[in-house]
Formats: sequence, structure tokens, C-alpha cells
Amino acid sequence: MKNLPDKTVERLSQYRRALLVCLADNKMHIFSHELAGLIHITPVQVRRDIILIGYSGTLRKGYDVRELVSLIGKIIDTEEGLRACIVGVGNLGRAIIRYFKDKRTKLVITAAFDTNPEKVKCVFSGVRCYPIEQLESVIREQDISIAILTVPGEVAASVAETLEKAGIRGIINYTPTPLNVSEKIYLGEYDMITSLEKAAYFVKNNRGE
Amino acid sequence: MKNLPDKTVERLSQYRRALLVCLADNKMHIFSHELAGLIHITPVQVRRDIILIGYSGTLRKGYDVRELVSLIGKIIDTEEGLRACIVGVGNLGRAIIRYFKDKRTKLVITAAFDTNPEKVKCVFSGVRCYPIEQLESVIREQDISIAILTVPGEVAASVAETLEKAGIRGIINYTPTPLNVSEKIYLGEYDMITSLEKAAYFVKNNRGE
DNA sequence: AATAAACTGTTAATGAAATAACAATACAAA
DNA sequence: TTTGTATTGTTATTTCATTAACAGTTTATT
Ligand SMILES: NC(=O)c1ccc[n+]([C@@H]2O[C@H](COP(=O)([O-])OP(=O)(O)OC[C@H]3O[C@@H](n4cnc5c(N)ncnc54)[C@H](O)[C@@H]3O)[C@@H](O)[C@H]2O)c1
Ligand SMILES: NC(=O)c1ccc[n+]([C@@H]2O[C@H](COP(=O)([O-])OP(=O)(O)OC[C@H]3O[C@@H](n4cnc5c(N)ncnc54)[C@H](O)[C@@H]3O)[C@@H](O)[C@H]2O)c1
Repeated sequence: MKNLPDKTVERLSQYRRALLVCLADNKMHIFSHELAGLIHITPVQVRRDIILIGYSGTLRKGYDVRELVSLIGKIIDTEEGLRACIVGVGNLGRAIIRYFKDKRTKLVITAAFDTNPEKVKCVFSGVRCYPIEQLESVIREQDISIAILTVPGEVAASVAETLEKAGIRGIINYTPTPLNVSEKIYLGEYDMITSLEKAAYFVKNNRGE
Repeated sequence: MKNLPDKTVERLSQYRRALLVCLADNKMHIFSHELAGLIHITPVQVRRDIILIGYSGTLRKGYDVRELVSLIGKIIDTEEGLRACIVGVGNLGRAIIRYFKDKRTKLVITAAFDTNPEKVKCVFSGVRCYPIEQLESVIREQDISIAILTVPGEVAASVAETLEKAGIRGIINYTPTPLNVSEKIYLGEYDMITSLEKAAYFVKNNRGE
């Protein structure tokens, strides 16, 4: 499959989240306008995305939810699954560990790291916390591809360097410190202040979404 | 000032974050390529954004950091400041409260809400937690414009409804439940699973950022 | 049958965002 | 001076994303 647009990839993830809720409700088919409504976009966009991934629905019946979920899985997930780790088990790190627990089978948080001796060896929502010194060895042993960075901002850069040496392939940075890593590594930076300031700007200017 | 593009608004927030670090380092001028490097974009884009907000630098000297910070403030912030609240003081809620503490003067978290009697009346990083029953009155009294939603997914929709009744103008939803609120209300939905799955997709396909 | 309604799928048009190309100018060095 | 260099600011172009328009199908209804 050719490279999908960035935005489509994001929406596929959202579609799947919504579709899994449908499945849980025993809803087996869904129309483009229903799916669109669930995530606040237009039906046309849903259909375009779906065409883009090479699926098609049946007229007057909509899309088969299970098939669509499975196809999105084929695109986003890997056969063998990917493993992720949390670096920095503070409030945010723990929140994320707990949130991910049992959410996905092909994308699992398998390890956490911290410097605090009290946290090391603890198990948080089923995830073992290792001392930061073992970061490299654990990442290699467990074949962890993605790291979620929730350490204090001051140490983010040095931790990122260690992650790079350990052969990590993607970093999600929740730290306020922007990182500089090799081009080869996928880097996602998320700062809640930006989210909130964006909201503030739109509220100030009386613009809805 | 005319309505700025969405993306520009986001970048302005990022610029300011970076610029504040510069100021703290006593760096008084900055070139477009320096600022660009700090947030991984191109110098041209920085210059375009800056032109868009009606500022101009001086040749061979770059942009005046303080002036730029102040101008971005004029755009994003309001004179009197905006207030925000946290609804749901769990791990995530506490992490956010702590993170925002003392970060901005014009955008402040002034209240938190929870149903848990043990949390009510507690003060988290300087922010008082009120019982959810007082949500409406506190929002009106303190003139809170933005709510950050970090309650369990199951109650998100009903809390959002209460927020709407209380006259909230923006909601930032970290809950996995997509919300349906009036068009008038700014709504930002952020799901970490989407961020992680996006990372997984790009890692799988060996594409960097 | 014929007609209407409800969808999907596709192509065309528009709009937004990013990039490229380059003109203009200040400063430094020769 | 003159020339070269670094940097901003502007316009043009390209790319990407969204929306609009509509053609085509299936089903239900008369
Ligand atoms: N992006 C956002 O929106 C957002 C929101 C909240 C917090 N944050 C940031 O996320 C980070 C974590 O926030 P928090 O509230 O959980 O902080 P926290 O202080 O509770 O947690 C940080 C954890 O990192 C550990 N740590 C310190 N140095 C370490 C190192 N070198 N290696 C490994 N672990 C180390 C600490 O022991 C602690 O457990 C901070 O940088 C904070 O600014 C970001
Ligand atoms: N978007 C993300 O990336 C992300 C990441 C982690 C967690 N989450 C979500 O954020 C939410 C909070 O996560 P958490 O780990 O902090 O959970 P948590 O269970 O620790 O916190 C939830 C808090 O909400 C309170 N609460 C429950 N019902 C309430 C109500 N009706 N009104 C007000 N408060 C109420 C609880 O008492 C608790 O304090 C969950 O929905 C979780 O799925 C999202």
C-alpha cells in the first residue's frame, strides 16, 4: 500500500476507535454519515479515506464494521505487533500506562523506566518499571520500537540520546523540551500548552471548531 | 487582526514557548533559521508566519525576542486573561494542573472538580478542587472560559452537557469519548492512542518525521 | 414496471498550507 | 569604494487536503 496522507492515518485511528465501540454494541454495519458524525467530519471525507485504503462498502447497507476494523489493523498494525515503553513514571506516565492497558493487542506498553529507586521494580498497571540504566538492554531484549517520554523537561534531551543509541524507532515527546533526534526516528511532539492556547485564541475570537 | 490560519496559531504558541527559553538565556535577538530549528520547521515558514502577524525584524539582526513574545501575547492572550478548569482530578488531571502551574499569566487554571469526596476540598498544586455539583456556580463566579476534561470516558458526555449549560466556551477533551457540543463551543479532542498509532504506522513504514 | 429514496464511489473544483525562487538591503571585509 | 555574504520580505508555484457535484446502484414503494 502506497503511503497514505498524514491526516488519513490519524483519521483511520479515530475510525477504528469509533468502530470498536460499534462492535461492542453489536452494530455490524455503519454508513459513512454515521461514522462521520462520530468524529465530527463529513461523510465524503470518510468515503474518500475508505476508498484510499482500498475498501468498499455495500450500497444501502454501509460498511461492514468488522472488515473495516480488520483492514485498518492491517494498515496501522504490524503482524507481530509493536512494543512501546514509558520513560519517566510520574503522574503523566502512570496515566498513560493505565490508559493503554488492554486497549490494543498489537501495540503494547511492555516496560517503564525511571531513576527514582522507589519506583524501580514496582509494577504499574501491569507494567514493570526498570532502572534507567537498563534502558538500552531492555529495549533491545524486548524489541521495543517506540518510547513515550514523560520525564522532566531538563533531562529530556539526554534521555532521547540514550533512546537513540538503544535503537528506538519512534519517540513521542510529552516533555516541554523540543528534541533533536536523527531524521530516521519518527518524532511526535505534543504540548498541552499549545492545545490550550489554541483553544484560548479561538475562544477569544468567538470561533467554534 | 484577521483570522489567522489554524496551523499558524499552533506555531505561534510554539514560537512563544521557544522564545521564552531564549529570553531566560538572555538571548535578545533571534534569526528565522534559529527559531525554525528549535521547532523543526523551515525558516521560510517562520518568516511567513511573522509577516502574517504584522511584525518585521531587522536585517542581519533578526527578530527582537521581547517584542515578538509580546506581540504573540497580544494575539493569543486576552488583556484580562482567561481562566480554565480541570474536570476530573485523576492522574492525568493532576499532571496537567501541575504542568500549568506558573507557566502563563494570562491563561490560568483556577479550579478543579471531582465527584470523589476525598478529593473535594483538597488543593492540588495550588488549585482548589470543588464538588462537581458546584461546577456551574464556580464557572460563573470565576468566569471560567475553558474546561479540560479528564474524567472517565463513561461520564464525559454528561459532564460536557453540564459544562455547556454553565456557559463554557471551549472544551479540551482528553477522554476517549468523542463529544457532541454546540457549534459555538470550541472543541479540541486529543487522544494519545491516535498519537501512538500514528507513530506505529510511520515506524512500520520506515518513515521518519 | 416505474418512480423515488438512500447510499456509495468518482471526478472536478476549491481552498489551505508549504515550498521555492528571488529581490532588496544591511553590514563586513577587501 | 566595491564586492560578497547573510538575512529579511515578497511573490509565484506546488503540493496537500477538503468540499462540491454528480453518476451509478440497490432497495422500497406504488
Ligand atoms: N505535554 C504535556 O502536555 C504535559 C502535561 C503534563 C506534564 N508534562 C510534562 O511531562 C513530564 C512529566 O510530568 P509529570 O507530571 O508526570 O512529572 P513527574 O515529576 O511526576 O514525573 C517525572 C518522572 O520522571 C522520573 N525521572 C526523572 N529523571 C529521570 C531520568 N533521567 N530518567 C528516567 N526517569 C526520570 C522521575 O523520577 C519521575 O517519576 C514533565 O516534563 C512535564 O512537564 C507535559
Ligand atoms: N487522551 C489521552 O491520551 C488520555 C491519556 C490518559 C488517560 N486518558 C483518559 O483521561 C481520563 C482520566 O484518566 P486518569 O488516568 O486520570 O483517570 P482517573 O480514574 O485517575 O481519574 C478520573 C477522575 O475523575 C473523577 N470523576 C469520576 N466521575 C466524575 C464526574 N462525573 N465528575 C467529575 N469527576 C469525576 C474521579 O473521581 C477521578 O478522580 C480517562 O477518561 C482516561 O481514559 C486519556
